[in-house]
Amino acid sequence: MPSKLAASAFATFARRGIRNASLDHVAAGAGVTKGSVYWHYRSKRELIRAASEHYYRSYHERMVSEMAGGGDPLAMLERILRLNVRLCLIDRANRTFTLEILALSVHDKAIRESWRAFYEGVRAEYVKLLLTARPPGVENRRDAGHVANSLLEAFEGVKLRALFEPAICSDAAEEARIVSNLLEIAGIARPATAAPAASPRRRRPSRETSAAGKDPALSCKN
Amino acid sequence: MPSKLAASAFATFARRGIRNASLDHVAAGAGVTKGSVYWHYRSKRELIRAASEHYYRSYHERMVSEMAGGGDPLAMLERILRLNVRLCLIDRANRTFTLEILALSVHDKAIRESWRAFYEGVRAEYVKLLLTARPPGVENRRDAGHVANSLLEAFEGVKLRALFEPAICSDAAEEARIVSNLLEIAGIARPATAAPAASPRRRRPSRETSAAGKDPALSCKN
Amino acid sequence: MPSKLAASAFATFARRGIRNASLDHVAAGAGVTKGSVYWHYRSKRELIRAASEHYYRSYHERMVSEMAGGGDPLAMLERILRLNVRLCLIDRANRTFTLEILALSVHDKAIRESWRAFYEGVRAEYVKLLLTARPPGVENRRDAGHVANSLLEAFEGVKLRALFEPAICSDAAEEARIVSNLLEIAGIARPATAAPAASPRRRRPSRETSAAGKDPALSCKN
Amino acid sequence: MPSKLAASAFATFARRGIRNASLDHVAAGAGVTKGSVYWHYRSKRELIRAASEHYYRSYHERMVSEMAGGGDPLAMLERILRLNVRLCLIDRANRTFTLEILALSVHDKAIRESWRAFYEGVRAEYVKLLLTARPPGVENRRDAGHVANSLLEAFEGVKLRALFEPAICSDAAEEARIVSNLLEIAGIARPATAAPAASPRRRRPSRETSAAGKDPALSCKN
DNA sequence: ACAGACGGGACTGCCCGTTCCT
DNA sequence: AGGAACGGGCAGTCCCGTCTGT
Repeated sequence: MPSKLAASAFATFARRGIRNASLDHVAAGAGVTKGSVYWHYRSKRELIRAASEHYYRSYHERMVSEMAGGGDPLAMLERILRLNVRLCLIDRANRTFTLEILALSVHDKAIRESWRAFYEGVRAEYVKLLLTARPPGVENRRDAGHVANSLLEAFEGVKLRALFEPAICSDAAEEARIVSNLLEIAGIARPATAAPAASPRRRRPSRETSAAGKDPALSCKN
Repeated sequence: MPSKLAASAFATFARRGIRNASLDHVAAGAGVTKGSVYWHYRSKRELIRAASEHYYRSYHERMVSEMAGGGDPLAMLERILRLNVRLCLIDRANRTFTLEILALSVHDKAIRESWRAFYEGVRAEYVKLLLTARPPGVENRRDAGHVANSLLEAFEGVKLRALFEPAICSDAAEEARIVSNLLEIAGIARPATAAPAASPRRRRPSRETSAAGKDPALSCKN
Repeated sequence: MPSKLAASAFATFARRGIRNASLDHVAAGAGVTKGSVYWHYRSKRELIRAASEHYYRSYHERMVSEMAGGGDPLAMLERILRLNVRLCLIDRANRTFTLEILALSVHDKAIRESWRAFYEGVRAEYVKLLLTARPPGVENRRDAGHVANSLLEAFEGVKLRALFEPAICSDAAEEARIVSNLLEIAGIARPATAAPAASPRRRRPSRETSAAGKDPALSCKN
Repeated sequence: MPSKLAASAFATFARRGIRNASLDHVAAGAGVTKGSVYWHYRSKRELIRAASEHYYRSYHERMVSEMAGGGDPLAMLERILRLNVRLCLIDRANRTFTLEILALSVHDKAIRESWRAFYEGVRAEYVKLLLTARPPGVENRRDAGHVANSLLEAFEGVKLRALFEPAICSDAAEEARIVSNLLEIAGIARPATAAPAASPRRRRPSRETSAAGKDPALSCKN
């Protein structure tokens, strides 16, 4: 039942906003009443923690199962990035929940620390993947660290824009563009599927790119 | 007096968090009482709008005065970026206020629309500057739009990391690194002081990049 | 409005019982909501105090107006006793409220002290009246004190029996009997109206009394 | 074990107050947990009944053993009154428990009926004793009924004053005074130890009374 | 016969936005 | 403009009663 409550807490917080969601809402979502919530959790803060851990858990489960797929390290890196885009950006519940959590973190040390640890873990995972895949430009742990940071930051940037341009995170085409952009950040050029132009993260709009459309893969992956 | 209230609202919201700050706090900050607040504003929502506009206003004032400085377009672009880093990232009040506003935007259409317009304005400004400066890689309005997007997103990425690593936004050295990173994104290579690798947004340290140092504009695009 | 709340508190506590009455009930009784209650009173405890003071106040008002009637001291003493019977015993709300308050007093020092002071005041009033009226047997302040104690105690005794035999406190005939009994305690023989026998406080059913009905004032004073 | 629970219920209710005492407290007092309580009793109400019956039982046991003492009917009456003073007034647990029960009775019919029956039984006992002892003034069942009522009421009066003047019920001297007072009510003059004036229940210190010292039964009523 | 986790309901205390009166 | 008052809503708490397991 605690897990059911955590799930309800996450869903309710994501749908209504953490501050707008009362414990009665959360309890109702789990089919119980507030009295029961307080048997399992001491305060709303603990419920937020539980919702966060629910998020961590579901995130890691998906990650683990995705990594179990095996295959070429570069391909796996791509798959992982795609999965992250789906989980953290396309999935509206996750996207809004994490954004709200970040705002709460500003004034709440415990939440901040918890999420810092989570992000640290994700970053470590990225570093490991990068060191295995060794895309061009990642030659040592340090390079990998920088790239991982860049990837994490890129996700936040998309979150911002998704706020104001919901279309960005709403369909498969957009998903492809975002992934493609991240791949570029990771230093992986995707051979053929290059998205034509609309990239919101168009890095290196270099001369070659514009000058010669010959290599579409380079021309603009976003 | 309304302006004093708006200033107090901004400061109070930034310090205590918007939801934690009561109208009594805001009123006290302006040296008046809550009754007066309601003489000027109809609701807390309007006060949040006023605080936002206070932020917009102070932002634009600084921008205008910076741009009055004149000089080489590229230099001005750099100065503007540096100013933005100071205003939006180094300044803790601004940083936390905007982060909280973004979280509020998720569930509040009016706030969202207001800030969307603000960001749109900032983006337009960047586009104009980029079209004037014409750094390598920015050849038309479309390129400029992409780069402007990238710049805006980069700011949000730093906000995230600043939450967990406050050091990032706290001293001059860090400021320099962030600016340097943004310059790279904008396609402007800074001649000498460029930090070789420490960039948190170092994208694609690719072979070509390092191989052909000839075109500094290409060598590091971010 | 505070006075309206105090009145509602008293009425609600009397009707539903102090512990069964929620602040919502009290607030509704005054036509406001709980939030307003807490503007005027800090806690339920304070509301209980306010209800008590409402009781004190209404009691004293009635007493003062009764004493303004003037007249023969003995007659006034009788009138006062009759009034007290009406207020404290016949009036069901007052009777149940005070009984519940006494029970609360056991575990709540503040309430106990407040009511102790009230009873002390009432007792002082009785002493004064007795010293003025000087019924037979009250020759000094000390006598008066004892009689006053006896009167106060007699009231409580009736409260007990009223619990189990509501009829005792429900009609005029009973009122007469109770008053008559109190008068006897006070040492005042009522000349003619003597109720035949049914006195619940029949004290000293002495030989003379029963043997010789000659002095009806003594034989049964209530 | 039920009896242990009833004893714990009584003790806990007396110490903490019935409403403040939770079933967990009662259970802990009996060295068990709430689960056990509910195996023996269906509700808190039943537990209150059980505590009441515990009180009735212990009361009757003491009464029976006291009456087994035999002796002069008048002496026995005096012993019984003294015992009642000890049990119902001097014993703080009993005093507070009964007072609280009376308050509960106001709004709870079942409890009220149960205690009414108890008081009825006690009253019947008094009547029987009075008819056997035949103190002056008690010549028939009706006289005895009145005196019994007076005695019961007198106990409640002392309970009130004990609330505010705990000393009244705390030492042997006070006990003697209360008993002496009750004896007077019962029409029994105590030969020598009579306290001259300090009686808190000095009834009818009337002229006749003092004038005719001939009947010592009248001379000192406490 | 007992232990204790659990569920459910109700209520206090509080906070804050809002309104009204001055 | 100011400040008293109001109204709603919610967190946290408490405690009764049940249910499962032993």
